[in-house]
Amino acid sequence: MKYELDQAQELSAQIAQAIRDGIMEGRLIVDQRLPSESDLCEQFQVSRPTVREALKRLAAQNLIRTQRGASGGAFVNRLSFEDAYGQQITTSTLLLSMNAVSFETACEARFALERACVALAAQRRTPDQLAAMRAEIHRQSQPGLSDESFCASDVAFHRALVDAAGNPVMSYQLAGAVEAIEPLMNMITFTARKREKIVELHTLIADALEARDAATTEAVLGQLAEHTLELAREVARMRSKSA
Amino acid sequence: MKYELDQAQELSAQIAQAIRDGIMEGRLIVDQRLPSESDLCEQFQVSRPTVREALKRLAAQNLIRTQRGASGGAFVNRLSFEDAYGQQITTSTLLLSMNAVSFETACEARFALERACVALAAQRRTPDQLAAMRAEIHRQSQPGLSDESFCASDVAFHRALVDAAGNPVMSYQLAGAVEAIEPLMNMITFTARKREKIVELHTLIADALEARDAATTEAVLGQLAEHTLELAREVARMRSKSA
DNA sequence: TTTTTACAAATGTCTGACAATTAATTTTTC
DNA sequence: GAAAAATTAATTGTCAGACATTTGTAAAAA
Repeated sequence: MKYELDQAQELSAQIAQAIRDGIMEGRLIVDQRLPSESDLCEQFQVSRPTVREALKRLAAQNLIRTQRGASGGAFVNRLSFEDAYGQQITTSTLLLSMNAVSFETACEARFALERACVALAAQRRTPDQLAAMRAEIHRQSQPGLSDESFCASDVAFHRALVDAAGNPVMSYQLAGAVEAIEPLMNMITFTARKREKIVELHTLIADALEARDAATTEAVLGQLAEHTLELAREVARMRSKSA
Repeated sequence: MKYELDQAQELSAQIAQAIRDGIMEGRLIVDQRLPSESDLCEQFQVSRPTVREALKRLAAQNLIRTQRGASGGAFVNRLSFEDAYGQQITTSTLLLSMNAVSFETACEARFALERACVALAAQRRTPDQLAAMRAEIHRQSQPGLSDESFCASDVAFHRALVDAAGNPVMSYQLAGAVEAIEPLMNMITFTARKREKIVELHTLIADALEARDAATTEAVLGQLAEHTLELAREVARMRSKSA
């Protein structure tokens, strides 16, 4: 392998990119061992700290893992769905908070995407997934629950709904949409009355899924979206009044 | 700020996590300057290379940017939609290729999510977006086009469809679903006849969107999904026969 | 044969230095 | 006095070399 490095970027970034390309193009395959750090130093004609900075960049993206010891080194990592979920959620959350994305926009995206799961979920939902949804519904109807816990349970309910579609790629794609909205939801205060309504709609969704009734599920989900937006508008009104 | 570091993980990973938490919890805000590397060395009681490895991890996630010079340093970066797209596509592509996700699963996810955009796209599509779609359709009907270019244009068409929903969060969430399937699509050979069919369906979609007809768009998208899956099945049959 | 020890290879970390870049400051020049 | 040029200081980027730590392997001892 021959490498040509440009002077424009930092060396560590270029080295990381060269290795990343190797992984994405399939020249480096899962569990393959990269050359040792000293070998990489020679190949790229740089010092060890520079090579290490490059490797740390890749480690941050879960593209490689390192092992110490005699037969250690850096290995191409199989990107697990679990790892990908985490990255997805981190990125989505920051994207929303740093770009001042409105609650309406985030909420619209979330419910639109969630609705895409409903048809599949109605076909494929397992008893376990239904049980998970009912468990969250039960939690949500506990009286002493804090707003934060209520939101967390809400997210868990919707995660279960998404998972019920039985398509891991969709679960991954939607992880961000569903989870990243939690910080925004946390700004809403849920009165007992509002919670009651949400729990009622959640119950209807679970019932419709149990009956494998996609149309009803979709309709109720639409109501839930409307209700959630209404809550947000109320908060906005309160804010503008007090200001 | 007081930091407690555990001995279990690498120091650079722990330091990166501590700073990442600060960003995600809002203690460090966009464009804020982090302490200089030497200051961080003192705060965390580690050497400069270790601090630098931590910073490179964060740079790999676009969470910080660094600037050399007198008033330089590391700054909290505003995660742009552009950056987030890139990360999303990288992660999705690797996730699919490394976990041997079947074409059926990826395709199902893609079309289901895309269908979620249709209602909004029918309302909001702009003339520019329609023009972009028609331009890709025109490219796809060129006779000399390679399979790779055809696939790339197909992806561009679907990106335009997603963008037509006018919701940047959805565009971001779907970037992975739409783009990551390209390597899988590249395994399919498109005969002239098959291309004709695809171009025909794309045209119907563009027409329906122009007419703001969500129902028709959705129906045609369903046909396109079915047609794409049929192509994949054909390839699978050929493979098993020749093997 | 089993256990222990020693060794070797690799990553993790540290120290100290120098290079390159950039903003601010000072000096020079007109 | 104002503008241009040179200097300085701060900061990141890179390098060299060393030692610590971990871990697999091989040799030695029981």
